[in-house]
Amino acid sequence: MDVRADGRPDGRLARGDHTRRAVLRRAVDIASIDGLDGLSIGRLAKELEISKSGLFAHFGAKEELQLAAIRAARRIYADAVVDPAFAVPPGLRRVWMLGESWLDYSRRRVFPGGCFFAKATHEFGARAGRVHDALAAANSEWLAAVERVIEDARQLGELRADTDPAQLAFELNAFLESANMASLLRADDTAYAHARAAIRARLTAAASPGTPHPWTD
Amino acid sequence: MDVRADGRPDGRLARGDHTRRAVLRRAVDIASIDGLDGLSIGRLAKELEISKSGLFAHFGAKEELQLAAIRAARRIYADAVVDPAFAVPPGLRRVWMLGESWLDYSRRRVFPGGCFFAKATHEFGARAGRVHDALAAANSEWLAAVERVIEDARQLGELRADTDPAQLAFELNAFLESANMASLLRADDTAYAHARAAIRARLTAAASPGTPHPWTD
DNA sequence: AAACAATACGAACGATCGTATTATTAGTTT
DNA sequence: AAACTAATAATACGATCGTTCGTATTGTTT
Repeated sequence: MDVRADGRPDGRLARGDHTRRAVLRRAVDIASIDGLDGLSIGRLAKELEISKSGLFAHFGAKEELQLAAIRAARRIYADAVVDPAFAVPPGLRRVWMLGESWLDYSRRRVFPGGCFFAKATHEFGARAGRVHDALAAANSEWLAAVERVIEDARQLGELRADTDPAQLAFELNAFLESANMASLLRADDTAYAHARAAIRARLTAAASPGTPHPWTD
Repeated sequence: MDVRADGRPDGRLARGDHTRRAVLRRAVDIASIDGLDGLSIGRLAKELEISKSGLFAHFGAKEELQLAAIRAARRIYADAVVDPAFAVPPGLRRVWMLGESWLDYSRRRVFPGGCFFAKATHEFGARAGRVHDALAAANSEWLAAVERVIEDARQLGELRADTDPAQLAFELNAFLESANMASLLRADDTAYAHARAAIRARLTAAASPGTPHPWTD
């Protein structure tokens, strides 16, 4: 964990934390476009107009910078995707909201290169090491959260009792990631429309009879 | 196109084509793990035990090597995924077979790093340039093929008349790619099982009443 | 004000990157 | 066998990579 991520007791940030934050905010943006490898220390320092060695000293190794960037991206992701869904009461509405906030997170380009994790996960998916493991853990954490939200809805009787949360989570996640990638390749919004339609149809099939639909269109 | 890809009139390969093929076969394997950028000319030459300059002369620029690798990967992909499906008569069976051969292509690790295109597409999705465009074209070509196979099945009456081929193609493709990525992150086969189940359920819903199911389990 | 730790910097390291130039080898054609 | 062409190699270039080191600057504490 980032020991000093919350600054000092008086609330202000130590000098080092300020730059560290600025570095990581820029780092995740760059990495979302050029990957965690394409993210070079020299380039990062030049864009931030600080010295390469000074920047490097904050992390001690490139791999540490990459791991810190993943943690920083996780926080941004939680804010943009998970929190809005948990602001809505549990049940089918929250399941639907999770998809909506995710699509919005991708479309709004919270990271300029689309979903940071879709990018980094593909980059390190076939490579062993700590970065791979951190990304695998983040992915498991995300999927578990989706499953949990689905299971809650099932317990509330809003999803059919025979719903398989892991199966449904896999499918919803597939629609989201696929829309993200398609939107990067082609400039139109049809992929987002496809994802929305797919989620709506799938949730309609999985919803218990009589459960009101959260979508308005 | 690769002008000399089929060798000379007598069928044998010219000397240069032989090495060019060996280079590209190795290049796509490396790129499927480390990406088209991680694919470096020096490393490639060392692994193949040829000179860096000799290898470089075949392509003239790294970007040309990357574009040639994409074309080479396209051929391998067509052989492994598309051809087996077209060996089966059109209709629902061919739609199903397309998914089966794709999952097999991913699971068999035709490329050691999983699907070459999933990897490369994420790598260049947010970058402009010829590599991005080539990958976008390959992706469009693939999705168009899937849509075509779906439309054929619809015309044959095996899929419901109100089936939207583009929508269904999006969903099936999402399941496939998502399974590929999940299998890279975690070592088990549950993602493939999820994808199969998702495809089966989706095709069951889309099939015209009375159409026999292609799957045997 | 003195002492101390945290932070940032400049310069340099060896390695590797993509690329260019020049030479040598091998294969084909005459 | 000689001449010619295509393919491969040898060498080197400037740029950039991640990293290390010594030093200066800054902020906090005494």
